Amino acid sequence: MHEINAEELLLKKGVKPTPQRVVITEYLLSTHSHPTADEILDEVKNALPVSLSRATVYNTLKTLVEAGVIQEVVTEPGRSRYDANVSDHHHFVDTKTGAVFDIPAEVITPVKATLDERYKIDGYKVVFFGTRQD
Amino acid sequence: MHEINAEELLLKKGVKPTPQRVVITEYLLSTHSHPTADEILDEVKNALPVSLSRATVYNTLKTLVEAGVIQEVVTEPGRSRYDANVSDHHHFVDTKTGAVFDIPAEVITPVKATLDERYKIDGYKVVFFGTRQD
DNA sequence: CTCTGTAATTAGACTAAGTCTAAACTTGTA
DNA sequence: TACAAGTTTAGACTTAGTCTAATTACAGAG
Ligand SMILES: [Mn+2]
Ligand SMILES: [Mn+2]
Ligand SMILES: [Zn+2]
Ligand SMILES: [Zn+2]
Repeated sequence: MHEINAEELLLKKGVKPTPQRVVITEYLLSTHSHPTADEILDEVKNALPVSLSRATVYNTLKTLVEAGVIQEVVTEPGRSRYDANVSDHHHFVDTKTGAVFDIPAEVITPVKATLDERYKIDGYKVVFFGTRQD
Repeated sequence: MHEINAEELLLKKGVKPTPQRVVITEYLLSTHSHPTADEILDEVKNALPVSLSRATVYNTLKTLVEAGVIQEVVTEPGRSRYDANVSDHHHFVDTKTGAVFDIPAEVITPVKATLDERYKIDGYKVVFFGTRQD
């Protein structure tokens, strides 16, 4: 097993690996918490030597989403969350704590919709709601 | 077939049918467009004799959601949509136009997830993305 | 090695969605 | 008619996100 390297990943996806982009990507690769932009800003700014502005966090998240390095996840009104897991998967929201967990596509039954021919489905997202122990 | 009456519906759900609540409910019952709070405000304020403030729109939407008269629908970052269809259903987002369509629960295969026993699923929502003709 | 153009970062102004507050209005009941 | 409780209101406020204009970083050319 080899570590995922943020810088290599950015290069592979055609994104110039600036220090700010690298630390944001490293942070997202290191967590499964689906953090918001504000959480990313707090975490990366306080923990790392590089300077980081709010505008750069938003610019970087947009750049990373467009390059396919991360994905935006919307589970609740008001703010987006970000996820370095770009494999085909869905989400589980613990309605007590707000925590968001990954649900691999393989562990759910594929969703088939019988819609009239006007609809052309490109994809779908499933969000589960419930509670999780621990 | 008998018309759905907003005032009766509110009474049945235990919500005092004030003029503002009635017109907002009538508007939501009359459309399938899944409008945002701002769209509701514009539409109801311009088309109806009753006065209506922004705070009342938000207050009323919260009241109606809590009473089960309507549901909040989150399909995109940034704003919520509201839906007088409270039957068990899912949504289809036309990624070209942004329009949101209802998908009855019966026309999709039920989603079964095989998760470890820590997860207790209370429900799920499916959002389809694609395009729709017309 | 320096020059120079382009891309990236920045602070902070700005916007848009939503919340809150305190005062005024409405309504059901006594 | 008087009151209390509930509702509506304008507008201040908050928060997430965008935009702008200035600065900084840096790769390639000379
Ligand atoms: Mn913060
Ligand atoms: Mn408007
Ligand atoms: Zn995820
Ligand atoms: Zn709907």
